[in-house]
Amino acid sequence: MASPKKTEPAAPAPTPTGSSVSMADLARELGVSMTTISRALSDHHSIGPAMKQKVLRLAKKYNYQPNRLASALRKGKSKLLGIVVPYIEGRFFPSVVHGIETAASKAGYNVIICQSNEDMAQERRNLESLLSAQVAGILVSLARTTNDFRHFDKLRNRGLPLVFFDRVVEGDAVNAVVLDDREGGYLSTRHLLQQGRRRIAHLAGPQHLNIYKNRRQGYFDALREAGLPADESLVVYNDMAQEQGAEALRQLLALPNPPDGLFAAGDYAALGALQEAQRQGLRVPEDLAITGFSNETFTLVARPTITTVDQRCEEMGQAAVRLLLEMIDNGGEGFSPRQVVLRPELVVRGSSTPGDEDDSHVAVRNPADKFVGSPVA
Amino acid sequence: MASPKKTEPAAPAPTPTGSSVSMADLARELGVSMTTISRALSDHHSIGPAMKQKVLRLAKKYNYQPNRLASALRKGKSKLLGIVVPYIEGRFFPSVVHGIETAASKAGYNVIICQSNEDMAQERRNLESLLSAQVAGILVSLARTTNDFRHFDKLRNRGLPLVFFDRVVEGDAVNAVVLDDREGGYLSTRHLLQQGRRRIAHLAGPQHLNIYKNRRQGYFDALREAGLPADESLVVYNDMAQEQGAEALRQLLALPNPPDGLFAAGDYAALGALQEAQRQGLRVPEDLAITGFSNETFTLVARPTITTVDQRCEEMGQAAVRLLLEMIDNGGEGFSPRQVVLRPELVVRGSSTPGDEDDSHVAVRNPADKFVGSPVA
DNA sequence: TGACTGCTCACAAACGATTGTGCTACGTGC
DNA sequence: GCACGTAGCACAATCGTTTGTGAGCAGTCA
Repeated sequence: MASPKKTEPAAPAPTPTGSSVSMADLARELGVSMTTISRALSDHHSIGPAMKQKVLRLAKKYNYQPNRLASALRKGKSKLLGIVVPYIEGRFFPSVVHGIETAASKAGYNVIICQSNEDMAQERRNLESLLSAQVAGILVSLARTTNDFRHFDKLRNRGLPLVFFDRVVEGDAVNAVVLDDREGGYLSTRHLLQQGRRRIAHLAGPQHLNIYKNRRQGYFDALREAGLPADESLVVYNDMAQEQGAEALRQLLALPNPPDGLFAAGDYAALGALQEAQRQGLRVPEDLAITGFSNETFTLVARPTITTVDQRCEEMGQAAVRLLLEMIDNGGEGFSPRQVVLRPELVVRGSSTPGDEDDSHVAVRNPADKFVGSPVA
Repeated sequence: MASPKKTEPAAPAPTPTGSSVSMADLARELGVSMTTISRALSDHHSIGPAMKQKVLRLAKKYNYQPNRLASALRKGKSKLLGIVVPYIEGRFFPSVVHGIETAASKAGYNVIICQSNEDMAQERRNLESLLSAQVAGILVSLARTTNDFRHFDKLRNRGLPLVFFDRVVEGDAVNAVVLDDREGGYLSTRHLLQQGRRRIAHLAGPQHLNIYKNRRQGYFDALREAGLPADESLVVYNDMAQEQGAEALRQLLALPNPPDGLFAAGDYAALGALQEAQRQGLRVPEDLAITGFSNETFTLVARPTITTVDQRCEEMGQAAVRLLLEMIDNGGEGFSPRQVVLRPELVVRGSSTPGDEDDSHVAVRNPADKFVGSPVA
């Protein structure tokens, strides 16, 4: 095999199209040890400026990319964050994930995303999978069916930073970022009161979920503040689907003294109620003012447009990442649990304010629009 | 230090609340080598059934979780897939990601998600980041501004499996999963023809994007098939935002011979056109039949509901993962590039069919509804 | 008895990066 | 001339897992 002619001295193997170059390759090329390479790249003080220059130049030349697996294995800390959400659809979770990924990326982290499908067993498996992947921290929004929290204790025993968002474990022993749902319910109801409504009904979601419980609480708070009685006959409980909103409104309209305002704890239910009201010949908002919750895209398409509460999805993601990174940087110890509460924003539209009925020109925001006009070849 | 009393023989260290247990811990406990543990866990033939049982039992007892970093480092193949999308918002990308994560999870893979923000430089950085994380394969939907594809060649040189979806590199040298946009445009236009429309206009998107070019092609194909001339004065080009849809319709209605049908290559533009038509006193669909593209959630909320084309988001994600896993399992070599083309589905609604005008009861699908009624404590 | 097969398992070298420790050479102060 | 500090670098162990090689032993067949 070996050519008799003394050409090509075994070729220093610049790996032209080969796979990735490692620190060992650089070390060989420069005739120094891997220690030097590693320390030069991480700007260690024990490496002289001249050597650092040479190493950096060579690394650039070969387009060296550190193997983060190896680094993480050695250091015991990876540059990976885990997310567990019930699902990646609709408006809320994708937006939060968007915020999370953006913030994490800025800090040099990649995110692994998992869906629990609202199933506790799957949620548990997700956590194990993330543990196995050696993530540096985990962000969780609870599955609807989760009623046992031991799998999270296990994480804490391992000292793994953990932050809940939106759907959180109750109590102040955990790190959490939530929307002030009570405030959202309060703002929404107070707005209806300010519009002169006096019989305000409420479409409430499942009360075992903190978000719906708090929205209901805000509703009652606003009524009490206005000196109005809490009338349970004006509160309908269901699962907040569109058709259930319509059904609920039929119930309410059958009352001897039907409401003139309605705060629905979700936009889908609000939409159903709106459509049912119109079917029954009621004018919205004149005869019945309606508000929803979540600022779904379609609230701008319905006629009238629907007053709703914005949940600050992206801010929630960012805040969650900030909190998680703090824990990671603090080494996990000596960090007392913290809860971040975001203020919701009431978005007033046509379904609750007669004056604003000319909503025919409102623009529905398409995520892609942010980029139109971008330079393209 | 050593206690004189012979109590506690150095304690076999069952790591009660300690961090994670490793194979070495199991090996020590059982008095065998790590080789045996490793092979027992991976069901290697060289380990006897009795030993396998013992190892598995102990692993379960200590809740052993393999360190996938170490495994991947050694094997050179991780259980990670990378996704690069322009952004995680709106309806399309989250749904595709949903499909991807579901399929990947089923195959034992976790996914790392990255956003390019429609920026080629960011897209390049995303790829390097994923390379650095040693993913086993990458799924990409191109950024709008990407006009240079060398960063993808680099991946191929490293032998890293790569699959494009939706926004793909043209040509048959790559693996790709796309919707048959031409077919979508064809079906949509043919549907309008079947409704008796003869002057059908088209709102077309940026023609440098394959998806819009193909939808336009389908439009022309249907017209030709019906023996109608291709009239460029009936085609308006813009960026497909809602307001641009309205503006485009104003142009078309100002024509000496305005259209009686309109195929918009996007739902946002279709919505804008619909609203503009109604502002101008036209009846939809009687005076002007309209169809959109993408099956956005709000197409069910608009009145009339909007006929549109469903893009099979989840199927696209699943198909992309299937293709990628095939490449990974095949070792990368001897795998000839393949393109998967998904058939779009025309969803006929009120904006194009006078008969179906009673759309006041259509239910808007809330992702969360899949889970209502789930068992809850 | 010897060769052979099959089974069960251990040894030790990887994978690629990090890091505590130690070595050399040089300069300085006295 | 000696002790000492410092700059610049190498050695080698280490993270947790995988895997080629081979050792020990029992059973089979000739």
